[in-house]
Amino acid sequence: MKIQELADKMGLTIHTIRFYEKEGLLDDRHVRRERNNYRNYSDKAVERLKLIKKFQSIGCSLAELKGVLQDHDANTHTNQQIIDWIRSKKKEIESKKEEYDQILDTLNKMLEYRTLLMDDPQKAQEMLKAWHAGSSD
Amino acid sequence: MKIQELADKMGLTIHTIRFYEKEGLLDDRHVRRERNNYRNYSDKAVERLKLIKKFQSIGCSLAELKGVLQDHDANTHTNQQIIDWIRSKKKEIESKKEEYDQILDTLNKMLEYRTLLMDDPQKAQEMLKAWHAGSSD
DNA sequence: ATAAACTATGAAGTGAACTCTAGGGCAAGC
DNA sequence: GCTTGCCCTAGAGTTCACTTCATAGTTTAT
Repeated sequence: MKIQELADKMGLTIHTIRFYEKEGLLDDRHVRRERNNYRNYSDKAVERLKLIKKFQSIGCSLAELKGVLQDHDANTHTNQQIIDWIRSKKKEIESKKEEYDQILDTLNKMLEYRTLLMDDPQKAQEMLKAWHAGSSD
Repeated sequence: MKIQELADKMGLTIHTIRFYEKEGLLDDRHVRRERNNYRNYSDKAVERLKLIKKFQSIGCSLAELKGVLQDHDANTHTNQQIIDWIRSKKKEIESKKEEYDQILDTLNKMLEYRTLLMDDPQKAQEMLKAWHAGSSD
């Protein structure tokens, strides 16, 4: 499979694929060279890129991913270590979600205030005062 | 108030504050110069930085923020426009949250599989097969 | 008086994950 | 055999939000 074909199949650009290779996320199980020096990708490349996408989607940086994949290839870790890793990753994501919840809280308050401002400016004023008094804002 | 004092008060570095000024987020209501060319910050600077932090915390880039603050200063927008903006911002954040939910789903499945692998490798194998059959993975 | 601690400037550096460019080599159709 | 359209490389550019640096002037403490 040539690079553009793989790119289309995976929804990536050819630049990204070459970039991943340069970063050491693909090796000769995934890419070989033809006589003309064109890259020729195996089906394992597709699997690899899917794996990369999956790990990326669970919030891994490419650097972290590189470690994970190397260990994955080398079968370095015990099941318990993997479980621990998943748990810590979960915590990471959960705290990010909490951040977003706080953002939503703020936006909701803003919305409430603005909506009230259209219906009952008086009450909106009161709300603003209560807000200023109550929080660190 | 000199720059270090403001920085301490706001939990920012002096570099960041100067950077914000350079980016046009502060103007002469917030900073003036003394005879020695040192910056002198008013209380409005504190308010401004709080506002910046708030908007940043609701997921605004500095560029977006700049627009928001300029409009805020100029009183450009109607209440309805602001409400619309908040609504679109909410959607943005909500979709980010959904992404994280999907990530958590994946992590939970991974965890389930790995846990099962310790207790009952047979069943774990079945689970893996079911997974491969059922989803696009 | 001198050193330490603060202030100023403009410019360059950081890191992540691409993205694009220049300058060239192959391949397939007409 | 010429054009079009892939492919190659090395390296520079992009975005964001800072951060660091080099250099220099000012204020404060001893």
